[in-house]
Parts: sequence; structure tokens; C-alpha cells
Amino acid sequence: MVSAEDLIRSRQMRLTPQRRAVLALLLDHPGRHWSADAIRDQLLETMPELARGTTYKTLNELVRRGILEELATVDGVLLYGLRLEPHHHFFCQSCRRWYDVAAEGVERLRLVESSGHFPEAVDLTFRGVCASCRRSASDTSATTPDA
Amino acid sequence: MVSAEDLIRSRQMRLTPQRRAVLALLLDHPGRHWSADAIRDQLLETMPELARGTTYKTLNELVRRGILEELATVDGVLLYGLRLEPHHHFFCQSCRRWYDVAAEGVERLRLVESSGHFPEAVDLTFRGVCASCRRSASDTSATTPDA
DNA sequence: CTGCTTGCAAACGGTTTGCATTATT
DNA sequence: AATAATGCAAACCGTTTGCAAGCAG
Repeated sequence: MVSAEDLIRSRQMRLTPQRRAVLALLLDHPGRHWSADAIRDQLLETMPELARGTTYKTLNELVRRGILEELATVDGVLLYGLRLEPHHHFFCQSCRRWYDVAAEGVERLRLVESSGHFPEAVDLTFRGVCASCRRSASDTSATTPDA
Repeated sequence: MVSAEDLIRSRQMRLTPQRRAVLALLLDHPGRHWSADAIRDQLLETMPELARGTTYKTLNELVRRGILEELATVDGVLLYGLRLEPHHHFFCQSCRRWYDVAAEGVERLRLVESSGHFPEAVDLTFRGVCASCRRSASDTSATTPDA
């Protein structure tokens, strides 16, 4: 298990107490997803001066460096969690929590059911470059904004 | 192809010009996803008095009645589209548009590729009731908030 | 007629931004 | 010493809400 320090240093980011605390918290709960404010509320106990803006900037930076993944929820809140080995998500419509679901392939529905969750719906989201963008990319020089 | 009128009436909603216009626009572009403001901008040409709040209320109502689906994006915008037969989504990281992808099952990755899109990542989202909620549901009377 | 819907405008809330100060390298 | 990160507070912006006036049933 890697430490927050190593992870941060490995991406040539400056190591600050705030960054270490944020990432350490997430490392302590692998597979869990937090809102920025939930993270801050938790850390406020041991780091009472942690600013809201700092939490957001830190999370954005960690996403940009590929350490965290960002999940958009329908109620307008972004959730953050470790970017673990390829996996999928489970959203509980009752408690509205998000779970990570391990998967080596796309056809692992049984795996989810065996975890005790009871899936009623599945939503597959592919990300990549669409047909028309591929075409225009070969025409002109790529106009690809970084995601 | 059903009409906007029929669809609205079928859910015992009152038929208003605004509702008809919003839904008709979506019906004219099946498989496309719009932001609330994009819809309003489009309709403003023929319906210059359409209020922002009305657009939002209408879309929420249509989602609640199961006519539309709601998609949350990472940049804090909600997208709306027709709730067609079970399908999945494709997000183009280049033009940031969302596409619907037909699918009769979960294992239809090839289908996406054959559409000309080039998927680099897949994200499976399950929705339902999680293990712990199922347990507590059998303990006490269900405390399930409607999604 | 009754009460749901609209339009308008103000409120909301999560996230971003600017800038002086502080900490890391 | 140079540069990047923090804290604070204000700005942002998509969405929601409240309410008087208007329209559908």
C-alpha cells in the first residue's frame, strides 16, 4: 500500500500538510467516494484551518494527476475517490451512497449481485473520441481539448 | 412515433404550450442530450417569453414521470434526453457531447465500436439497493426515499 | 370556478477565482 | 531567493424557490 507522501511526490507535486491529509483520508477508505465538503468536515477536526478553496484545489489537482477519479451526481455534487484498478460503480438509490465494484470485464453483473447489492438498472458509459471527431481529427490538426 | 401531446396527457399532466414545445424538441432529436439552457435557447426563437424557471420545472416533471432521463456531467451541468428503450451512453472527450448507444445487453462493446466511436474507457454504473440498506429494510419498515 | 402553471426575480449552494501571505523546494 | 500553495472572501453559474397573475381542466 503506497503512502500519500509517495503518491504526491511521484507526480512532482509539492508536499504540503493539506495535500497529505486529504489524500491520506481517501487512502484510509479505499472504494469510498466523498464530496469535497465531506472531506473537509472530516479533516477539520485535526486541521481546523483547512480552507474550503484549498480542499477543492487539492482535489482538482489530484484528479488532474490521475490519482483520483471524479464522479458527477444528479444533485449537483461532485464525488471524489481513489482511481483504483479498472472498476465500475454501484449507486444505492436508498442511502444514495456510491460503491466501487471490482470487474475485470464488462460482463460481470453476477459479481455485483454476489456482493449483496441488488441492481435494478445498469448504465454503461463509454468515454473516448466519437466518430465525427475522429474524422475531423484526420482532416485538420487535432483540436482536442484535454478532458 | 408518439406525439408530445399524447405523451404528456398519458401521464395525467396538464398540456401547456411550454411543455409541448420542450418535449417536441426532444422528440425531434432522439438520442441527443440537451442542457436546460440549450433547450430554452432553441425554443426562445419561436417562444420568446419562455421563462428559465419554467424550462427547469418542466424538465424535472418530465423526468419524474419517467419520460426523460437526466445525466449529470462533471462540469456541473445536467443533461436531459428521452428515456428510450434500455441503452447506454457514449461521451466524446473531444467535443464533450453525449451519445446514446443501443444495447440489448451489457456485453455489447463491439456494438459501440461498430458505430464508429472509439472507446478508451468504460464505466458501468449499477443502480439499486445496497446490501446494508436491504438488511435494514428487513429489520424496520422501509425508509426508502424516492430517487 | 379551482388550482395547477407560468413568468419573474430573488435566493441557494457547490465550485471557482483573485490576491496577499505563507510555506516548500 | 524563487516559486508554488494556502486562506479568505468574493464572484460564478446552474438550479431552485416564492409568489402574483394567467390559463387548463
